[in-house]
Amino acid sequence: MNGSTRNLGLLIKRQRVTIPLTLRELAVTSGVSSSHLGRIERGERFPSAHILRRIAKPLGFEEDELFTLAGYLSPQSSSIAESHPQYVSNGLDPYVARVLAHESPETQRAVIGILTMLKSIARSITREDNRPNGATAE
Amino acid sequence: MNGSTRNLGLLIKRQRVTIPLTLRELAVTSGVSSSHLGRIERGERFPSAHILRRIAKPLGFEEDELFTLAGYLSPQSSSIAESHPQYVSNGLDPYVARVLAHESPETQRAVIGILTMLKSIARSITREDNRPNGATAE
DNA sequence: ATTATAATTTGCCAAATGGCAAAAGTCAAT
DNA sequence: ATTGACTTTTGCCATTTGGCAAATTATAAT
Repeated sequence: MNGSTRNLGLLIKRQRVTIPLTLRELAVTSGVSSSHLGRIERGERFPSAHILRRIAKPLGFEEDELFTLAGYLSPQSSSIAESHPQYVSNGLDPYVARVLAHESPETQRAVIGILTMLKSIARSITREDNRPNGATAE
Repeated sequence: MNGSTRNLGLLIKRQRVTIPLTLRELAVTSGVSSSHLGRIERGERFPSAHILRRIAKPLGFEEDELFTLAGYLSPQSSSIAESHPQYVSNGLDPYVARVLAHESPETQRAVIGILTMLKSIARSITREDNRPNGATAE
């Protein structure tokens, strides 16, 4: 056969991260359209709670972890708050440590890639949340 | 002064629940417009994650509890999963028990009211989530 | 270099969210 | 009954989300 065989370390340019999952594959396992995933990836769209929930497991995250990373939950609300302390000592991020600890090597790399992506999304969302106050409250 | 004095047990008709908070008051403390809160209340709108986060504290909920009640997180993901067992024995809902235990009487009544409301919202959301599959996945 | 196949991006659009302002109830005092 | 101060509802609309289908771009085998 010709054509690209499969799964050769996809490069998500905007995030400068190499991950072993294609958008299509994530689309299939999560049920979210690949086009939308692509736009989320490069910050053109912000995933709603429903979408976030769909992609959590396929990405190797606990739901609340992903919600926290995306800025929808504050850290002390999620299981991230009480992550294993033995990993913290060597400067490794607790989120990453916890997730990596019980995931396959491929998933581990995928997680790191997506992690970077989500943090940038989280920043925009949080920024947006802490605006002076665009709210009504009359 | 004349006019309605204030806060006399507002009745949220569609949910058949009496609560001591007006939409306006919740609007002020949460920063969400009262019109939108009203529509959420009677199921015409579904609160996004941002909105849910804003109203959690004013309602006496932990963020992840409210997310779970709204169907955005599955139960085992949130702190609801490990709620105090001593309250469970007498048939009292653990969610309610946990929240009521450390809130003022007024808030306690408010919480019960909103709890009912959110459960119905949660049902619609979950139903929508478990559809055969409206997803892409090509 | 060409080509076949798989991956991402873009254009377009339907549906939903959420705010503001005006309208429509409520209730208590006159 | 009318007024006055409140609360909720409605109409309208700007913005966002997210899917589909058609480009476009990348990769690997020829």
